[in-house]
Formats: sequence, structure tokens, C-alpha cells
Amino acid sequence: MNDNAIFGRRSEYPKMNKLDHSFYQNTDVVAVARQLLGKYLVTEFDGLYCSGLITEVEAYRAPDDKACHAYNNRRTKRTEIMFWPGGVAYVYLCYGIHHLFNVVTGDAEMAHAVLIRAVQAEEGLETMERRRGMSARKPQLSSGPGVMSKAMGITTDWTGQSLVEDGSPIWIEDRGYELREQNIGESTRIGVDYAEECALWPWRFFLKDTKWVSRFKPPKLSQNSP
DNA sequence: CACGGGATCGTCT
DNA sequence: GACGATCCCGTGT
Repeated sequence: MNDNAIFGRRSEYPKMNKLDHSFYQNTDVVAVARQLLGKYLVTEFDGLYCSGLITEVEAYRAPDDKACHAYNNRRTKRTEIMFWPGGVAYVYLCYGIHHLFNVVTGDAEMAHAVLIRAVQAEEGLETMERRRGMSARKPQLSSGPGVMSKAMGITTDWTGQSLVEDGSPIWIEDRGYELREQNIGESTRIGVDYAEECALWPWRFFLKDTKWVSRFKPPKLSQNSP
């Protein structure tokens, strides 16, 4: 996918450059979230290969972010993964139905993660169509964190899975395209109204000029909204 | 297009 | 026992 409306020039990176520990262990999770836009999410397991351009993300950061599952460094069996060193998947079940895929970032004991909310399907379209039961031409195929995971075949079985080790079923690649800053939009995060003042933090990032993003819903605060 | 409700279950209180 | 970092479908305009 080399769309000049989204990408600037191609950089000198070799193609298919799998992101490694040094990328994920950046301690600035908001910066990592931005950097993940324009990269490619890839899954390959059971002989099925799929990829998509990452078009929408959100950053979550313990201990100060009330929207983060590990707010105040709360450790539970589920959130323990977020305290691991960056470069593993954190996948959890939402509303009993949807499997939401996050990338754990930062050093060990830093419970930071980036929620991948949407991708533009690129390869393995027939596989994604079968998983979703719809045409791969429609952005609803993979625009939204629940449906993105479904299209890519990601489930909670993969929580704790490394994204960097050889042979991992899921990883992220830099294919050498450089985003223009002007093509990155930002907003508050979706569905975190309970997070009080943190619900107003502009930690959702997305590619402008593409239909492959979820519909934005502004936060509805019960009170104390500046 | 806006809104509202139901689905469905692991997790934490 | 309550509640989601959501989605889809139905209704009404």
C-alpha cells in the first residue's frame, strides 16, 4: 500500500523490517503509539498469512492513567502481562465477546501498552473475509479493536505471546514508508468515560484521509468537565 | 444519521 | 454480582 495521500517518500529501510525489542522498550508509550501508525501488523499461524496497515491506536499508561487496566500499578492475573518488558501481546476479553489486542511497551515493571484499534487490510484478504463473514473491501472488516482482532485471528489465547522472537505467530513490520506528520490525527480515547480527567487526554492517534478507522465518540463526563 | 438496547463471559469486588 | 478500552441491529427522523 503506497498511497501518496498518506505516505511521504519511501525511506532507506530494508523492506519487511520486523520491529525488535529496542522499538518496544521505548519508555514513552505515547511516542510509541504514534510510531506504530503506518507500520504493518502481521499474523501467520495454521498456514494462514494476513497483514494490515495500522491506522488507529490508543496509548495506555500506568500508574497515572485512570483508563489503564494497571492504573495505580494494580497487579492482577490479567494485568500482570503489562508489567513484562515491552514486545509482548496483551489480549483481553471485552464485553464477553471481543478480543482486544495491545502491544506491551517500556521496561519491565512499566505497565504501558498500545491498543491497536484498526488496520487497513492488505494481504490475506480471503482469510479475513472468511473470519468476518463480509467483504474485505468494506472498512468495517477491521476498523474497530474487536473486529480488527477477529479479522486477524487474534484471541486471548495469545496474551503474553512475544512479538519479536523467531517464529512468533504475530509481529509488526516497518515496510519503509514514512508518514507525514500532517496526516496524523489525534483525539481523546474511545469508551473510557469512567476515567475522569484522564478521559480527556488526547491519546488516540489515527491516519487522516482514510475510511479505515473506527467512528469517534466524544467522552461524556458525568461532571467536572473543563 | 442518531440513538438505544442486547449479546455474553472473564475478571475483580 | 456488576461491569466493561465493543459491535450490530432495530427504530425513528
